[in-house]
Amino acid sequence: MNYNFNEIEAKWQKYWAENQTFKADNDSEKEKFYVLDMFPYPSGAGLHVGHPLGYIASDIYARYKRHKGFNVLHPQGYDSFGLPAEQYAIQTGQHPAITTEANIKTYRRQLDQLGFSFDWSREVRTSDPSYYKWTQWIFIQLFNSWYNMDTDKAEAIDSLIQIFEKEGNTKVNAVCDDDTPNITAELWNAFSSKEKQALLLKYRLTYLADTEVNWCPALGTVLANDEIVNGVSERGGHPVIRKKMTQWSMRITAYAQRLLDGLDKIDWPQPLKDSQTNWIGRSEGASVTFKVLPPAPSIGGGEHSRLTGDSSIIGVLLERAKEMRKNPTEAENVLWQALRTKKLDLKFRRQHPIYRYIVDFVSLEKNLIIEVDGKIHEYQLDKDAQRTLELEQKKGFKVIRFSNEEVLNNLEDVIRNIEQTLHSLPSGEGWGGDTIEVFTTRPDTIFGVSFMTLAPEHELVSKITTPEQKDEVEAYIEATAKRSERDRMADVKTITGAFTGAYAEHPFTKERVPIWIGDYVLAGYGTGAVMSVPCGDQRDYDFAKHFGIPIPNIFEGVDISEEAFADKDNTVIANSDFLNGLPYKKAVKRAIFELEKIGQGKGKVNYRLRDAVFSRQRYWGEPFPVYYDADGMPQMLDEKFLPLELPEVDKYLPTESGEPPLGNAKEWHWLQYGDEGKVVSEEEFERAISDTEQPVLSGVEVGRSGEIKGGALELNTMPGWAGSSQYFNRYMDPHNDEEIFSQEAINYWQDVDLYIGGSEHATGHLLYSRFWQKFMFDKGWVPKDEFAKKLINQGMITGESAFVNIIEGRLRNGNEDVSGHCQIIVSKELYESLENNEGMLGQLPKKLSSFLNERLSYHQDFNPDVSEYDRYYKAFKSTQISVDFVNLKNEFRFLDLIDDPRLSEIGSAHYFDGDNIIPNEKMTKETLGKVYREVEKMSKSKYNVVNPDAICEEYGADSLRLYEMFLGPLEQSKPWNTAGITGVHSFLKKLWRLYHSGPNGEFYVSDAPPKEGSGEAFKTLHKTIKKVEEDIENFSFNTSVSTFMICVNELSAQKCNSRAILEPLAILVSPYAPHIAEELWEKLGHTTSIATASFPKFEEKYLVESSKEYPVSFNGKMRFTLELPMDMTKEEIEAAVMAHEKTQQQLQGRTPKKVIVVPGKIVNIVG
RNA sequence: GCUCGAGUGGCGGAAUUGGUAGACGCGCUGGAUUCAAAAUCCAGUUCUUUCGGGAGUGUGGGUUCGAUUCCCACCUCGAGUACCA
Repeated sequence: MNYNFNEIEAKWQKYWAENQTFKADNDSEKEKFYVLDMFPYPSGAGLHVGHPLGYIASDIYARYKRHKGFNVLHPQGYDSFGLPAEQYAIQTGQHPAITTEANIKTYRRQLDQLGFSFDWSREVRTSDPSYYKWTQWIFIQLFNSWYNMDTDKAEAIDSLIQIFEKEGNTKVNAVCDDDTPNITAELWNAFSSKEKQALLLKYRLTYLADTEVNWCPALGTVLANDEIVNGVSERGGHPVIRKKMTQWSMRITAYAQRLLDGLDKIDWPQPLKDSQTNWIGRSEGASVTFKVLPPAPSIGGGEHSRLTGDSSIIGVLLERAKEMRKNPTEAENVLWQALRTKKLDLKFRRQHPIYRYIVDFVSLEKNLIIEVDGKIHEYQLDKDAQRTLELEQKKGFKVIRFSNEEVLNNLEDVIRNIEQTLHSLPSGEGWGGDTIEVFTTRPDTIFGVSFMTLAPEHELVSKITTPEQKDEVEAYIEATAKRSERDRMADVKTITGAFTGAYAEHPFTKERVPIWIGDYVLAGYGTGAVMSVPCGDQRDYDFAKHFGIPIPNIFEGVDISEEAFADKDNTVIANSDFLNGLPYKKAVKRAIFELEKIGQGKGKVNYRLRDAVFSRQRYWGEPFPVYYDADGMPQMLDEKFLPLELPEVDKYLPTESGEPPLGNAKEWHWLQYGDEGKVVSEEEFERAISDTEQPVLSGVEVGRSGEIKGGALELNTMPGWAGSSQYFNRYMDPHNDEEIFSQEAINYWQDVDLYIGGSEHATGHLLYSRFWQKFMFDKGWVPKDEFAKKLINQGMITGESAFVNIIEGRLRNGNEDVSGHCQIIVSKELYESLENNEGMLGQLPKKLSSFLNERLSYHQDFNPDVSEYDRYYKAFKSTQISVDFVNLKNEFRFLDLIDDPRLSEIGSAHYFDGDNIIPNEKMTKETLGKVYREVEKMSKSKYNVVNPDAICEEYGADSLRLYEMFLGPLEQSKPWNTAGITGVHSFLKKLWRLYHSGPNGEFYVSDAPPKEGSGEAFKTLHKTIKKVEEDIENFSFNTSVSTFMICVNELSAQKCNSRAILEPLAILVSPYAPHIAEELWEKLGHTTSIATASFPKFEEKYLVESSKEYPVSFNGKMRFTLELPMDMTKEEIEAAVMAHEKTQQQLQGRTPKKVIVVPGKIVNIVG
């Protein structure tokens, strides 16, 4: 009976599906084991042979663990939201859901045909509303949480509100936005609901914020950095500008330290951990505050030289301010007199321009603004709130408001209130000017500071720039704004910058330090400002050299005339007052101590990690469960209304006004009465809120008892990583509609034991998932704060692209250069032996040159306009020839290529086989040419994709599985070579034959034990058990395939047909080649699946040897072997070896200096 | 530039705590079988050689009785990252 793999594989795939063989039970006495593959995106191209590599490995492990008696969870599903389906929708109008569904079908068919032991009853899809319901739910939980640094975990936002109500926000140790103002409890309690919401957004773990993005107006979308080339969009070449957009962000930075610390607890590949460490980018140092010196009186001068107003409209503002000062309201006048006389020890200015506004009263020293609101303000509460928000958030002022009545009737209370507020503001030791905060990892070099550099975007730049420097600075800012971030990064060498004209004061020496701007300082890192120490930092050094800034040396015995000295280990500080003579570490400590003493700095840890932008201007993603209320503040939908389903749209492009695609939805407003809520059109929403009649919702009349809520729904959708950041937990209880997962399920399965996937997810999915897991852990919903104990990155399988080399005859006349329509395919060797890739025909081998000469002259005869042209040749490499045209011997049929428009020229070329030229017109269908291979990434665009379907058809899934493992170590990248699969395929045939030793190849096993004298069979078996078990535990799957081959080769040689050997062997093979194993298992008489048969037990006794073939080495080189009994002593072995004739022959009469004998291992003779 | 990883036959790769380098497979060569082909089986296959042997794991050095394995320096390739103060 032949090994009919197609039949066998179809049979068992059907059996597994019908019997739900791999369905995992949430309630089991067995120990759990969770094996997971990284969530696949079902792409339209389907699988190529590189994709299943990780799935095969994880499947082998999962099957092995089942044999070992574990309850194995091995689920699979689809990360089915994503860009390709949306791009396709934009091009064709086909709904992404339809594309996705079709792709999943192909994907599933391909997975099924490989015989994976997935529990498909647990399948999830991120684009399925019943799944993204829980993605939205987590978003809401994050929104309702803040990070308490004292307890070092996320807590409910309610607890923060309670703190605010009691003591304001000055004492709470929370992670929040940098520009969060200080407030007192009184102020908090006096806040409008909108102001409260605005403040809370600065604390929530997911929040709305203005983020700078690359906006392409022509395409109507935000572009990622790698979609921009030379400042224009990669596609279409449209201009791109830096733009602030309001986006949802995730406060992952709150978890920076824990994400770093957690890496020590998990068994993940070191390179992956390294890139996460690098990405988080922790650096220890100090934050130092520099005071900005007021401009010298000779320059500028006067009250308004400090431009607190927006410079572009300052003229208008000053005009209006004068006007208003002349006509104060009564309340303003009263308060002004009070402020002047009440001795608050503070200078106030009245009707002063700040930013785009004129404020009633301001203390520039304390950054406090006092506003007195007249009647008119009651009608413009919104605008006032906006103004307060801008002044507080963007400009760092504290704003307090009083009504006219309060001032006129209750002046004492108002003054007390002002006093209290002043008290809560940072003192600044009476310093009235601006300060620049910098972060440095080298506080020990503080005496080497000779200038400061701000990022051009730094908000202080416009404020401190002197009128003299204004033009230069503005020109510079404009120039840098035009360059994309990527350009700035790519062009590191060009040194650019501008002097602001302003000076800061050195905290210790009190000397003037000039303030520059330069784009080598990144706005996004640290504070966007640095203290520049040219002697200790190469970038500062280059900048100083370029602009002629002094470079003071503060290192003992170091020459800095050529370059900066950045070595920490050999540092001894000099010329630095109290730091003189100290080494690096001590100097750092001392510097921080001194800075703290004068209140101008403290030790600080800084992270490179940024909060993650969570909004995408896309259609095919999870909608945010968010609407915007009348105040424009975001509100979460109540959990009971989830999922908020993705609306239908007519087109998937941004709207004409530049809104994301969801802006096209006709119904995308939230309307809620009490417990009833619904997505409605804007018109219906407007009608409902203005309608005083009995409301009707969902066709049912509802009472007006509930409050009316709602507003426009969020138009952005969530990014690709949203759906994949908790899917591994959802698999534990995937159909639960009440909770994201039950506590029983999560407490049984706990975490992923083995996670396999590509390394491209190192800083995306794998970092965000860890973040969400820690959040879930903080909230007590999951028992582990790391979701995957062990992770393996499978290597890439590269493709072997096929090329030919071509010599083309050409005709040239001056600048004119035309094809001679004559190409010859030649071997790579010949191509490489050519001295030039272009030249006179005479430089070619005779046969080629005369052939080309003949053809070209023929061509010229028929084309008189080129008859006078010179003949020459060009030699080049072809584009990739689709590997589908190439057979296993690297041959292709010329005439096959003619129909492929991309390759038709090669199809009609001539062929030089090394001896003779075969002219194209003499070729038959069978004429073959040879290609050569080059390893490249396997991809459609390189025409080197090998489809697993064809392999399964020809060799079977078991062969494919074995071969993918056999190629090499799992983690390494390795080239695919289809020719090699015959090796594992014939192994399977040999294995099959081992069980079919009956007449005419009938199935036959003997129940008798292996023949006497051939304990060999047991030895072979147990050797194999031992090795295979070790290999699987070590994820060394390639070596166990070799072991199987050796085992079957040995058993075949022994003509073994004993059940005692062949039955355990079937189980050993089963994780790797499950179909053939099931078939043999059934033939052995079993009625249940082999899947849970217990793994054979290794017994040492079969491996005990009585003798050893000793390698005998001379000076470490093995010269011959000698078989000796195992029980010999060292001395006996030495005697036996020395007595051997070959030993004497090697020594040639010399006496050995030393003889090393390691019993059971080796003998080495020295001398 | 920095970080990490890797260099072994014609090719993929093996060698588990330092102990017979090249397992296993592909390819290639020769043979058997066949009318022939496919398939299958057998033998050989690191290089070199005066057929005794000698050399050999990117290069150079070191530790050791013994190094693909450990240490130092360098070269090459790959991956990630990039003005991070």
